[in-house]
Amino acid sequence: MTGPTTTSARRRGPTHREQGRVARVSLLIPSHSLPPLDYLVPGHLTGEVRVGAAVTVPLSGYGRVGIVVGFGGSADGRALEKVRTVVRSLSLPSGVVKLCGWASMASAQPLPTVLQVALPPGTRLAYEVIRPAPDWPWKAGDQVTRTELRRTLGPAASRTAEVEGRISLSPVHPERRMVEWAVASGDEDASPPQRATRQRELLRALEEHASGLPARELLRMTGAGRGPLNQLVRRGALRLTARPDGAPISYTRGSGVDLDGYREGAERALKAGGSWVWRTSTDEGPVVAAAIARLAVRRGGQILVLAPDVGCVDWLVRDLVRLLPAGLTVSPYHGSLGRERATAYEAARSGEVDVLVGTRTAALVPLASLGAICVVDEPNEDHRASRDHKGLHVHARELAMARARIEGAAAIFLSPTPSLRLYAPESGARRLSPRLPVRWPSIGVVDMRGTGASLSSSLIDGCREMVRSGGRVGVVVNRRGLATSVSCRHCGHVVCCPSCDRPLALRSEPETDPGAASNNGVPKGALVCSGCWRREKSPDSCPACGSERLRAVGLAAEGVRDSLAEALGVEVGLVAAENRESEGTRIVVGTPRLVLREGWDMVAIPDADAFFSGYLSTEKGFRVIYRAAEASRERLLVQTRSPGHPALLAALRSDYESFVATELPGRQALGYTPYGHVAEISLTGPEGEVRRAVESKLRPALGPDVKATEIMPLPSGPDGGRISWRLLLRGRVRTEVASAAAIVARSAAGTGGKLRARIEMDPEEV
DNA sequence: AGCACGCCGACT
DNA sequence: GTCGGCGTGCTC
Repeated sequence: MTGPTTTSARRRGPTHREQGRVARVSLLIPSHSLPPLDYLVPGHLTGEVRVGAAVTVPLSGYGRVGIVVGFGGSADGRALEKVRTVVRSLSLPSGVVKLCGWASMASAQPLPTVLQVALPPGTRLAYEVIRPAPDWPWKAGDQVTRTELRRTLGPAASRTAEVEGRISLSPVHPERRMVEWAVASGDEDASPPQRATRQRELLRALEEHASGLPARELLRMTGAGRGPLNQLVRRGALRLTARPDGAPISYTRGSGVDLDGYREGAERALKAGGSWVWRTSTDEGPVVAAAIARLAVRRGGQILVLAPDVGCVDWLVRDLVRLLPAGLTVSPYHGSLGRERATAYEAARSGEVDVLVGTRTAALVPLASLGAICVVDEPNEDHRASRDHKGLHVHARELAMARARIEGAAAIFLSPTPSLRLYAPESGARRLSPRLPVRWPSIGVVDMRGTGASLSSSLIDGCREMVRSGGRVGVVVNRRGLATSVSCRHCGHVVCCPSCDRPLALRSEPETDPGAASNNGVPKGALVCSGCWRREKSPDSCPACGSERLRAVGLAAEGVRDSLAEALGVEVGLVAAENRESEGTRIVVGTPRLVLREGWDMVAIPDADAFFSGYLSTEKGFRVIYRAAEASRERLLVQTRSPGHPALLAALRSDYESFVATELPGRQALGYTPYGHVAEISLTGPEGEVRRAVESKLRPALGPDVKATEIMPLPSGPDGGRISWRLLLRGRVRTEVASAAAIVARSAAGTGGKLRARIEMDPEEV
């Protein structure tokens, strides 16, 4: 980012101040190549221009908006342009700017991109007409878009108009229709006399809604007029407030009694500040978050609760409203909030909201007085994943740690099985005493070595027993579709993807009968490559030896569902990403993320090994098995061909510590986070451009402590057909790895779209 | 020689 | 994002 400029500005002392300060401005232009630029601060703005101030400045003659990220700047004596205006509504606290700077470095994303995420959502820029020229079609106060202005006046006249101060770049905030809300004050003394029936009706209607009701809605419900309402206001029994239409803010309505069990831990973390890992069970997550929230608010701060996805955010909001003592405000914050998001942002910034619950974007929202950050389900990779290109490529864990450090708050990470990168002592996160339940299901391990079958009699009998006694069974499978591969019974050949050579998985064709078998036992369906998503027609005979004795092998959701339904003679439900059928049945098969969302009497895992092999890490496998045990009330049954696998056994014993003890040394040896950092660079474009970016720009710039792999061609990217390439950078120091990765990103940005680069810092699996 | 067009770096 | 410089290649 920018250098340590505040000190140098101070050193220059009063002489420099007399000349006017130099502000370093990061311009909000989606460009990789533009570093922060220096501008003179005119005397009348010195008071307002601080780090975080949003300013308008000229660039190539045109006005642009930028954020002040520092002071001082280059001393090369060039004539600097002046800061034109300060835009208060877009200004950020300096702490948030620091955080954005850190996030930009850590993710190798351009600073303006990150700053954009921290700015009020939904704001658009327009020119406000200040002093119109006589021949202009606009009057003073009008809002004119940049394109409209250029179309009418032409580029030269537009620039002159801006320089002369006839127009000024200013943000247009999304329209917020205000609606009148009635909220009961809860003041007993203010209750109306017995005979004032209308007033009493109004209050009774409000009792059900602690967070209040729109006044119009209240009057409609009760049939009362404006008179009784005003009477109540005069008495002080209720107050009327203007709230933005569709405000997402809720008022809590619990008692807080359930939260005392977690007080001690929360107190310890909040008093000391810094980062804390707290091993608490998944189900208790909301209660722990609530306990931390209550304490943070008591200590006069706000709390930020970060959840991995939108569904989880909404669910947490509901729980917090139910659990927290009445009188606190809770608001969600995430991308799919639409217009309400701007409202939540303002409420958080002004301090109106006590608890802001959101996805990782919320980690950059300015808060009036941040006391604590609570990250729920810390190891979940959805805390980072951003399929969309414009999202933040930083895990919420990292943002929370950085923000807590910058703002002097406490960051608390919840999970029964924290990520190794966080739990490693070197991460700097301290540990609170685990609060895990004693309940653990009885464990059954079926050794599948030497068996051809995919479902053991133990598993089938177990399911049958459970169903007979009225219980429900969740069956957890790694893959969707009918089977993980198709092989030849005669020669053993496995049908593989022609472009990337990975085994092709069998999916049921939507148009054919799912699970329908052809005469010779080969299931009908489409073959799909798990690596490059290529689709192939299912062959009638073995591509290697021509035999027609093909069979589907490997456990996948639909295949397991069909086999179980047949073996048990009952309907079996299916929950996979896109595909949900009869979810309410006694037995449901699906992927862990969907099946393990709820509790079951028994959980069965027909192929536990699948979670430890392939592209899935030991860590993920451990977590799936552990979560499966958490989710089963009575019994957990796993089938495996490696019954001695240490991580599997540790998970089944609920022994997180021994899992950590065996895994950390390897992690350290390989230099994975927190012992080192990796940048995964994916490039899409012609080979020449890739080589130019990597060999002539990146490699010469590499320091001695960052190592780059060769460029590996990827079979074919997800963006159909175009050739992708990949390389990894490794080093001990994060900034060194990230800035090397940023060289490639900038280089790709300079090719005008010929080369596209995607940087992933410290991906979970490489 | 004169001009259109596209690439590339500067802009503070 | 916007501009202008410069090189390439085509035309008068």
